[in-house]
Amino acid sequence: NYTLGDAVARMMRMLGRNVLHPMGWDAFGLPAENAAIAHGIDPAVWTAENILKMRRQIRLMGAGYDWSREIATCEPEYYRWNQWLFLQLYKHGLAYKRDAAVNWCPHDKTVLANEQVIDGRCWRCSTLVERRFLSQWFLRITAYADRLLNDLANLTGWPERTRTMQRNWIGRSEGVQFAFAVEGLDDKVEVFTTRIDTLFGATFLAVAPEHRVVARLQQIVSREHAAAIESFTQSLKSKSELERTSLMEKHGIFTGAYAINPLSRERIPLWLTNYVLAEYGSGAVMGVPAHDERDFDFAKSHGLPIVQVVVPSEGPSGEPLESAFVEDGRLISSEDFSGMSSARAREALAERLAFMGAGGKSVNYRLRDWLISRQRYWGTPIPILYCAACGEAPVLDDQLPVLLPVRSHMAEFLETTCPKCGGKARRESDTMDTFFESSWYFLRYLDPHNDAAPWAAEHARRWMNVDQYIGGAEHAVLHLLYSRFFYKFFHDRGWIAGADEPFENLFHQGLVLRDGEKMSKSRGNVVGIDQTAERSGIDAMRLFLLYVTPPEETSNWTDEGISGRVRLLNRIWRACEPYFGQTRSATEPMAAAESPAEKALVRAAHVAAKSAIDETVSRRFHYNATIAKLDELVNLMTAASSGMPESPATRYAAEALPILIAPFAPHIAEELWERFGHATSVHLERYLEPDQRALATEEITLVVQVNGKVRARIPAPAGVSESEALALALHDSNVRVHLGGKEVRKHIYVPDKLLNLVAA
RNA sequence: GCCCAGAUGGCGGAAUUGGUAGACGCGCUGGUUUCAGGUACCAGUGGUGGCAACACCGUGGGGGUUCGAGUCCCUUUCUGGGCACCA
Repeated sequence: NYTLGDAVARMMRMLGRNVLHPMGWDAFGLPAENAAIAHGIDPAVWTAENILKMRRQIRLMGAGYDWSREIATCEPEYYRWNQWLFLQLYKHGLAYKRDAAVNWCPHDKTVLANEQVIDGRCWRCSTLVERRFLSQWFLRITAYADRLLNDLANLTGWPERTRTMQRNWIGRSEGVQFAFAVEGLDDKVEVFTTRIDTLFGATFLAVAPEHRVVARLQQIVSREHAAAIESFTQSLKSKSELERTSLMEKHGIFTGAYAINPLSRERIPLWLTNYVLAEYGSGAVMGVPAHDERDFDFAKSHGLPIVQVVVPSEGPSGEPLESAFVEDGRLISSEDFSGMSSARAREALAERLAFMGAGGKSVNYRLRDWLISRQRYWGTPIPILYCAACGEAPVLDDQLPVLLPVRSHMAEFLETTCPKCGGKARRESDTMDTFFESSWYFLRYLDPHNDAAPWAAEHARRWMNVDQYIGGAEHAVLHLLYSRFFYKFFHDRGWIAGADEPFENLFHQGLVLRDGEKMSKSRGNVVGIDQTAERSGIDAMRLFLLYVTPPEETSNWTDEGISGRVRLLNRIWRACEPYFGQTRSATEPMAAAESPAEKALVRAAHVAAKSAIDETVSRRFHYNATIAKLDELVNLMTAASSGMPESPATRYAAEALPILIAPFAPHIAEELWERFGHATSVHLERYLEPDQRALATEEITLVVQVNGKVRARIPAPAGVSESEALALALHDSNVRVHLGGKEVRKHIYVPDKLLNLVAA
């Protein structure tokens, strides 16, 4: 995973840029905790051991990280600032605790993030997830919904699909919020709709079983209806949102109560259903079967009336609907709004409702506040305490960090005193979602040892934002959204200057598979770093990973593939060997080459250099193409060693090789460089600058087409004129055969490339 | 169902703005070196026909634009990824 990033960092540095390339450990979390439990070890010990192992292997891979900036999120030096940032969010009203319906795994006994629920089941133990009402900590990411959405337009360095995924995730929709009165109750039910133009087609009102009106209905309906409401609510109580919606048919019950349409004054039945989400909008919808597919399905299966109030602007109407007509059109049966277009009716109805004081325009998001508390041990303690007298209180800044206790001392940990009254208080026992730590770690790299602040503003001013971010696409709406939220908050505090987006350019890497499957211990198809280092060498591995596939594609590890790169490295070594110990000052490329073969050799070196640079500055990173150019160069050098005597050209090409390969195969590059007799590191050199004269060719192949088909390839001097090219073509025997004596009506000439003769 | 990305030899993949399709590598075939194997090196390797020169076909299928299409347009099939009752 880190090979591409390292190649990019090394290329950038050899192009003269000042590169900060750090590494750290996102070390808290459920998987580490469970693995530690399974091994009967303290998670802190388990994690420390694994960091040691992984650090050794990553160093073995030759990644050029600045290890002086290494961080681990499970260390107090880091999570202290995690707690401090939580308190900053708390003080600005962006962290709050509330009762909410959450995903609960009854087996693991913790809440789960939405992303940890797969098809309604716990991602680890496959237990069916339940819905529970618990008091949990949330971050108010929805306060930034509009900015998170609008600023996506400026993220031109991000893949379009990632921006689209974030747009869909945030899911802004504009509509109207208004209320239905409930007959016999001094209470109203608010609904949100994007299709207020269909208001007169509402034939029922549907609410989620959790809606607060449900309890009050029990007082006004018959005993039978009250019992039905109770049993329906009970049957759905523990069912997760996903279970209710995706895994169940639409169903519902009539409550026995009626709601009043605020405009038509029509009386419509109030239903409880499983398909209305408690957590979106107001937890209630107006049911318009004629113009909404879901309402149509529900009305059909429950015998509710279907009233069409929008008809296509042109074409026939009046036919009974076979499915919901969801497009815009022209209103009918809608009192004085009849005849209006949907668009105009939406404006007019919003105004009318606002005038009546019954509602108005509103915006809703599918984005929900981020649930960050976890009933888990291995995480950052949430720095809050609860006093019987004073209530909820933040831990004072000078009391940070709240250290994670060893597990046997949990009881002592929880007991504390209130900072206000000095009385007994209890600590919050939940820890934070690990996505909290990972939402700002890139800033800590700038100033990893600062014990007065998470980072000093001057460092952020100097380095931010992240110029190139490389990671998997699986974080499109998680880490990459959370980080944007945090960064905007920091920016608003004045802790960061410049852009309020953390990642300027984003690149998603493809997976590396083996035998068509993801490498994993359980599948037993993992390729060991140590074993690979031993057998093939790290440089061959790095070259292979960059070479198999363009970096954004899924690639397949093969043992044959890596041996091809071992062969390349051996050939590079042999091509350089004759010149060991003969350092000279840099040679001017054109002076080195005389014969066409020598010029081709020098040219190949510059073609490779141009490819490496182009792939880097364009941020396409298709180094597979660059390495193919290196193959071509080495092929020429191998041919030269048998046919061409040692010459300034072969020497020039050999001496260019360590620099050309340095970002991709750093170890052998350094070794060759030293053997040439250099006293300093090749990694401190500038990359080979492509020379226009070295790239130019003196002879070209003129492709001659007759009526668009290639009929001859004629060698010609570069810059051959159109008339000369025409003369050459007309002298070619195969061209004459295909012209068959016919007149050349016209011709198309592409200089130094192609001549197409069009014959009658 | 909706949205996005893709489809090129036996395999992974190349191919500025439409201008030599298959670079480079893997694999395979033959050869040189070797007692032998391996390594290394040389030659060949999209299909069909031909001794060859060369011809025809060929970038998932069908249609179109163009002197010329892997590349642009329409349509269709398949594959991968994402979202799936958000009112």
